Amino acid sequence: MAASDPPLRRDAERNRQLLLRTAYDLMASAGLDVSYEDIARAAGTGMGTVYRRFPQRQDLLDALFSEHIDTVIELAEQAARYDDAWAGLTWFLERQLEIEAKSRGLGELLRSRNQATALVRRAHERMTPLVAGLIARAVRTGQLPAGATPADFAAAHVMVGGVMDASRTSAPQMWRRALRIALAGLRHADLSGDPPDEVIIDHLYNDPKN
Amino acid sequence: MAASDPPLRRDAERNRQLLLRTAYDLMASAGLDVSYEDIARAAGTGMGTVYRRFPQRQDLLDALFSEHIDTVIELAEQAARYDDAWAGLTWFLERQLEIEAKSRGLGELLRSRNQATALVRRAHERMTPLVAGLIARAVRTGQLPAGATPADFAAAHVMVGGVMDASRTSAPQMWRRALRIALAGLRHADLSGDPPDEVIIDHLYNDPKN
DNA sequence: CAATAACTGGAAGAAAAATTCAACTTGGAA
DNA sequence: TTCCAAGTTGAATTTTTCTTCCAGTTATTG
Repeated sequence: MAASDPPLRRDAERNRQLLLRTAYDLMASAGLDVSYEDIARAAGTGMGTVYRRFPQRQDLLDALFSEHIDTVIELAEQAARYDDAWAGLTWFLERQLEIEAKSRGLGELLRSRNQATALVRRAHERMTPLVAGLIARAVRTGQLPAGATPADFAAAHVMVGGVMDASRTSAPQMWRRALRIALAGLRHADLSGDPPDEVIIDHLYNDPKN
Repeated sequence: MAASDPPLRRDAERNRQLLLRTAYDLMASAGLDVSYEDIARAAGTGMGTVYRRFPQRQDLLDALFSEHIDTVIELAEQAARYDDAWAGLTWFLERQLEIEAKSRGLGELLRSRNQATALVRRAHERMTPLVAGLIARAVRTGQLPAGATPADFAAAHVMVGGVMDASRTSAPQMWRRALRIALAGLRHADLSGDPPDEVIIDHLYNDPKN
């Protein structure tokens, strides 16, 4: 981010990488709410080291997930170039969910209510217009029913993600079934009434919790 | 539950009712994780009173929600008597979600991963065969695709509930749209492959979290 | 091989929630 | 009316998690 900072001492940089790898692995299986103490213990360092390098949890999350989030943005851009709009939408949602399946932490970040990061918000700003374009095209070609909105697509994402979180350990493939249900639902539901506000997408991904 | 216990003193019974009402209201808007201190403060009692009456949080949850859960079981029984199996299923799911919409706490209890209570487990045991019967009938009449299982219905419940939790404050009607998507999805998705295990229903509702 | 600035570990402090308890109050039986 | 078992209170204690801090270590520079 800030190329201006002086480079880290070699041992410090080594520790930083070690901490990032350790934290990523822990969060991949246990979610974002891993304590700094757990990270330090798993990496074999002191807690002070974690705090020195990542004073705010946000700093850690940014360092951990920014490249993964860029990957998802690229997926959206790639999807937007599909000739077949519906194929682009399904491809994008499935790819994104596959990534989330590999890392519970990333899934929580991309979907879950509490951890509103600038990172994720920016990603949504980038992706929403692309998705909106695909949806508009799909509606025009009759692949999606009239009235379908980006919020419905976001809802589908949240829906499948919820099943994924709930069945991660016991039925790690169940989310694919839920995805089939959600996609078929988007195509066949009556979505003509009371279109949800654009703003709702942000809220779906990031309800202020209470 | 235990009719053997001596009845409470009048003032104690009054406090008990007050605490239950207060706790229910707090949990309806803030979810199950309300602290005993908050409950005591809102009810105007000391914390000790809450602990004396409900030594385990489970005791409180049982007292608060058992009748509501019985209501949901009755819904399932009523749905099972529908001639039109699909109509029964949609009616049941919508009623259940409407109840959850009124109380975030009850929704978390009926769906969420952590609070596995005997209460809820028993309810699922009662309801699953009824839902299974409806689904089998609906498949027979072609209202649902071959391969549809109770786990798919449970997944639909979890999916819509997830949207409800995420949009409760910002878009309190969004879950109805998600419900339309989920229901249309159940009817139109290809559910023929890899049928999920029966057991998965329990896990969907109650993943051991990690 | 100093000198020193950066780095490290983990104990100590702070904050928030859960739980206990001893002194005090009160309903209701006798 | 008296008495005491039941009930109440809220401060104190325990538990858990987060955060700070400093005495001691190590890489790097001249």
